[in-house]
Amino acid sequence: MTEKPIDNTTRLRLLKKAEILFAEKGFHAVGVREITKAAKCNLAAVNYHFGGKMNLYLEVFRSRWVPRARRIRHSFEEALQGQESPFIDDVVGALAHAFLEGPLTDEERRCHSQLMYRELANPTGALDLLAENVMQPFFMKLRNLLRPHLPEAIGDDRLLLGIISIIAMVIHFNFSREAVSRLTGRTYDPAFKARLVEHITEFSLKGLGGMNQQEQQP
Amino acid sequence: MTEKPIDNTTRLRLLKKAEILFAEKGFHAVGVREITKAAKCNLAAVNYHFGGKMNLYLEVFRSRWVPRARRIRHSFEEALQGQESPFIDDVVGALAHAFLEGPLTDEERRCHSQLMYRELANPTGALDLLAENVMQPFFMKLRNLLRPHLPEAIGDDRLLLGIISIIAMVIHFNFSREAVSRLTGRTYDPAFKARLVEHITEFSLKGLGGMNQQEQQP
DNA sequence: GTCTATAGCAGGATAGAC
DNA sequence: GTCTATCCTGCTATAGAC
Repeated sequence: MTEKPIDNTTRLRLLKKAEILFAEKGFHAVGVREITKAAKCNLAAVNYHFGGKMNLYLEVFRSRWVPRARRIRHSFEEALQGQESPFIDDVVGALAHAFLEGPLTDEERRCHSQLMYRELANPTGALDLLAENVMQPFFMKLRNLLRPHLPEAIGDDRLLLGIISIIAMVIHFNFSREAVSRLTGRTYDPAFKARLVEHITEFSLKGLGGMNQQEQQP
Repeated sequence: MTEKPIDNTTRLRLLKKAEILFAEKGFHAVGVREITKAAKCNLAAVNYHFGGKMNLYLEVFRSRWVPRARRIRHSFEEALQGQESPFIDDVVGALAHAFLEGPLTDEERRCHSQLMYRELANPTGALDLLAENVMQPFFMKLRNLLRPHLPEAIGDDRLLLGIISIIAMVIHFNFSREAVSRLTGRTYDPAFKARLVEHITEFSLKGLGGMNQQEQQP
């Protein structure tokens, strides 16, 4: 599966270019010829290094997507560092920031959410990997962070729907950039992204509980 | 473009089956052979009736997707019938209902949102059609309905982001059913869909303004 | 490890009989 | 309008030289 960590060689170039192309066009719309040409290597390299196009695709998720998801999660957790039981708005703000501004370059971010959404749309086996190792734990983490600050009247199921809704917004604003730009007339420059983070934070905060966080401290 | 309205023939069968397959697998992942086989007609029929696979795809949007979008919109507007200036919660409730329960069968609904989201992800030319003729007008309609009930402090841009967020939720809960089921442990039965409508309505209502609509009537 | 060359097959499109 | 047969181009995968 994973070879030596130090190789800036064909294998790595292939993974890099393949990821971009898969994200842009989807698995079926990209050909091996296209990938190898972009990676400036030979057609046969995909089969030599990965044993086929599908395995290359899966390896993109394993060796590039998952680590990037970890970086996002770390960014999220660092923003809350030191606070054992952060306020709701801190949690939601950190979440929106991590996904929309966060540690990734804009290109990486786009790539990341496109790949994920394509996989959600068209599960090919990589979804199991993502759901179990990345999404599920993250959702549980969020639930545990938010739970103590919400009224008990809000059941766990309701909270979970709230969290899914927040993620839905984050994904949508990242993924459907073209449509969002078309509707708002704005491009994804830093100012607009900051605006989006602000919006998502505010909207979700109100949506979740509708009350000010300070009022609920015991 | 559009032929006689009465033909339950090859042409119509092709459109029906093609839509389902395109929705399930995406444009590139479906072959013409697969479509014609499903429609129980000959391979050459696609080229004869539509002049190619891509034109068939576009015609699916023109003759099936757009009319269905109209039905959703009518369902939304009927739910508000008679009220010249409905309350926010009525608007949001009608919206969530129209998309998640609404006039479509569950199969149609799935098909509909899958097609849309695939097109958002991978614009092929059909997006222009959708954005200009369906989405843009609908968003404007929503904005006009919601505006009079919100404080003036909420600018048009903020309102627009709110509307996009609501749509994002609706789409997500329709589109990523597999992931949602996995996380919540629930299937999309009528009870769960009703629960989702309730959730989206509540979450959006709070998210939009955070205040009870009755308080803002002049 | 990387290349060239090619096998083997599936894709969309088309010509022409009926 | 619908069929069969076929073209041609694209694909993935592999064999074997270097």
